[in-house]
Amino acid sequence: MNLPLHEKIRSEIEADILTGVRTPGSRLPTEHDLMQQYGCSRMTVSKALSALAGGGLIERRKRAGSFVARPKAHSMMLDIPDLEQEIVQRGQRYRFELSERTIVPPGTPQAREAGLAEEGELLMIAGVHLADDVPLACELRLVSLAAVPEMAAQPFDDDSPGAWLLKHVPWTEAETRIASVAASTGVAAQLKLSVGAPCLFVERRTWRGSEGITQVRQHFVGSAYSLVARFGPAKRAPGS
Amino acid sequence: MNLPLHEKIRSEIEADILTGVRTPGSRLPTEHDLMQQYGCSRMTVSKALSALAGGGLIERRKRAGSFVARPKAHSMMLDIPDLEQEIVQRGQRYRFELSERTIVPPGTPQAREAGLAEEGELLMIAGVHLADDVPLACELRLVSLAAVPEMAAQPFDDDSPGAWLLKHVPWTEAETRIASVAASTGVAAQLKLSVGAPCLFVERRTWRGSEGITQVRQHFVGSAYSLVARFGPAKRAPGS
DNA sequence: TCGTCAATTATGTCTATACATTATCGGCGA
DNA sequence: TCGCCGATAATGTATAGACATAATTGACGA
Repeated sequence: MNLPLHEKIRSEIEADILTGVRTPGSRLPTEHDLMQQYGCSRMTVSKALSALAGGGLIERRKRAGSFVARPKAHSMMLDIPDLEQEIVQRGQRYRFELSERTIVPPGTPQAREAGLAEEGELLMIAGVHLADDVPLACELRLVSLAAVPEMAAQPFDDDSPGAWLLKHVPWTEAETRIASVAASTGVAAQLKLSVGAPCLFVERRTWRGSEGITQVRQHFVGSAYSLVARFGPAKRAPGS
Repeated sequence: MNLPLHEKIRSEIEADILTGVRTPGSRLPTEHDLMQQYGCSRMTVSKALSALAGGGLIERRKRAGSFVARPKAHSMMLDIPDLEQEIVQRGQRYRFELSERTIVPPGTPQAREAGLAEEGELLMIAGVHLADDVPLACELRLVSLAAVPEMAAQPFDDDSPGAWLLKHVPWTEAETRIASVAASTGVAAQLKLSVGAPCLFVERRTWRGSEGITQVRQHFVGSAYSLVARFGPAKRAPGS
């Protein structure tokens, strides 16, 4: 491994922390010490320490020094894949079946609840995602036409509105709620399940700045779908 | 806002990307151009671009230049709350009720399935998390005693093993799978639900380096619990 | 026409230096 | 004893220059 020096310094200190050689709260050598230890300039050491600080492994305080961070309240990265991609990757055929497409006038309770634009019209789209013609998930989506006027012209007979939005509309904030619910009669009918069957329920809202773009509620067939979240060195095969 | 220059450059370019001024795949100005544009040295520009690359927003290629990255799958930050904290924060009383505590010898199918140490013994802990004495979730946990020998001495009559592990054992990698399942007879009994009721199922494994530490399977009462994932500067009050 | 190779160009790493910023420490005075 | 305050020691930011590295481009030759 021919790592650049700052990477080498970073990884050595990281290893010390992860293996417990350096314990949370303890102080690291100063940049000046490390610079002598590795025989390099302060900038190089600083780069290594900054990277560690960026990763949350250490905390740097002026005048005081650098300290191993205490284990934080942790969060993980949740991949939100495009359903079409995911299904195709499984070797199945993807299809989106549009079941409803309406314009919702502003001011209705439905529009208000979605937390989207108070003023403009909303486009409501309902449909089912099918893998080899078997329902995998159904969704009910509201899109602010004020934020995405082009949306009104899209047909979505076959293409999913989620994929289209992902490609064409940039967003800056999103929030996803994940729960487990029993299939209602409506959902059960769409997913060809029995009423009361467990469904993974995902509700997502996205914004650009403070402007709401879309809200979507999806019910996944519980037995056929799961989400995965990760923390740490991404996409590493277990055991390498 | 008195940001340092490299932060200012970073955030301006970031804004351009998020608002769609710079579209995925398009090329950014070269470091040399930006250096003239901002009237600073190349190191400063480079630092800003490196930060963006680290965040996955742009991709840098030697000789070719820097490009706005195409997002393959959106990832969001999933908060993994400590159940005790969460329940107390709701204004309820937290209790962990231990229902089983066994040493699992190495080599059993159970141990193998968990993907933990092949060699050492495992500690198996089962119990229920209660909020005001109402079951919220049940869990079945396996801990590698080779990785965490101190665990054997802990009682866990009242304290949850998850909270203890979080505080005392550092980890470097974790994977969480989230699904919706129907309550089995065993789970239903523990959670005081009817068989078949929807449960949010969470399975998490953690490692330190390549050494497996623990695996836990939790079933949450579907009607009482949900997870939230976020992207962006949010922390938005629902309805603001 | 097509493949090869070298020149070019943009990023990657590193140094030595300078000055800014800020929390801590220790001393001085009330 | 206590509080204020300046000296100090650490990190934070930035510069200008040097050389390394790698991929694209284009020119040259078969």
